[in-house]
Amino acid sequence: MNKPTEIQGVSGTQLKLFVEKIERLEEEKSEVQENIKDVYAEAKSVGFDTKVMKQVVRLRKLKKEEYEEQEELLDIYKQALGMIPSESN
Amino acid sequence: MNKPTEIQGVSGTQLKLFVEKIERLEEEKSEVQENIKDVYAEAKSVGFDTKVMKQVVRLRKLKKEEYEEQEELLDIYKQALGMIPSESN
Amino acid sequence: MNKPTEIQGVSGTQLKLFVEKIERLEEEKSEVQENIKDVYAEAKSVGFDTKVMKQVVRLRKLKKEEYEEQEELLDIYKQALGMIPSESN
Amino acid sequence: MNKPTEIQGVSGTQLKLFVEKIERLEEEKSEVQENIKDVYAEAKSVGFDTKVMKQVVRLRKLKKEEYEEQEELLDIYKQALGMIPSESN
DNA sequence: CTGCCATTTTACCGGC
DNA sequence: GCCGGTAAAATGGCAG
Repeated sequence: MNKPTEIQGVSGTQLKLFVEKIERLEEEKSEVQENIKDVYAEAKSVGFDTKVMKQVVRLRKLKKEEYEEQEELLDIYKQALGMIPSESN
Repeated sequence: MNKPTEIQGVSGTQLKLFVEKIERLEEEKSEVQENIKDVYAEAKSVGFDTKVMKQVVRLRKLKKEEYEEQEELLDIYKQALGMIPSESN
Repeated sequence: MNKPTEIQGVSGTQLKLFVEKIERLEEEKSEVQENIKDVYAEAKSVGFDTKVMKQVVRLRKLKKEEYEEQEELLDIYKQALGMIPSESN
Repeated sequence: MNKPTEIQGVSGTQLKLFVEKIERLEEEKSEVQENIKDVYAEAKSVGFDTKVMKQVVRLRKLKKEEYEEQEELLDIYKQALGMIPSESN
């Protein structure tokens, strides 16, 4: 048999499933990335400066993260104060 | 009015739409990325070596790309030799 | 003294040596890059299509890389299967 | 003969020579690049911050270019004033 | 926490 | 001279 599905305790079949699933997900990711590119292209075509836009997006992301950190901290405080149940419950 | 929609010929409204669309797409992308991570984690949990898996995925991608480039190159050759019409025709 | 050689525990002299060495290497690199450009220019002058040539070069590189990755992957498999000692031994 | 050296007026032999020369040059370039990497690595190993170093290198390059532009301009003025002969002579 | 790898950004080069 | 695409550099994220 030249298509062994198990060698040294490694299931080729199972490995194949994992790899193919990953590849499908990476395909999806590429498509989304393409979409992002398209949006920038469209914005550019109506006169926006994509470089600046990218900076804007980055800044907003940073701010959002900051905000979320604060929210998270707030949750921790609330939990510590018994105002809300802890996640593990 | 503190929400001008046009400054220096730049439409804030339009820009906002673009930026928000990009942000939604990047959100999607992050989710897909998370899914990929999860698959690797699951594979690892049943005994696969993540490093090897990543290399397998990379290699397969490389092969696919090479194949596609071959095709592309072939087209260029054909065009160069006048065997097929160029794209602009 | 206006040429301190150590500030905040950082040796200016040593840093200078590193930076200058890097600059010399980057100079070399630029020269090689120039040479590459010249070869393309010469090829073009005798009728070759630069774009096609670049794709040929890229494809050949891709193949070489793929081959090398294959080898590398094979080693990893061998190691995983205990057929050869790991690098750290 | 399955190794034609000329198709549609394209000399395969000549093309091969060009491509191989380019590949040799790119090989050289890679080696130089490796050397640069090594220098950064060494600098890092003795405590320098490579990120900052890269910025330093970039700045110095900019300054050098600025300087050369000025020199060039100076030459143009000199030529205009008949102080030195023009390049085309 | 460090090194490695992928992604992203920047710079370059050729074509129009 | 500008724009598009391609290659290099820099940054950021992930695993170990």
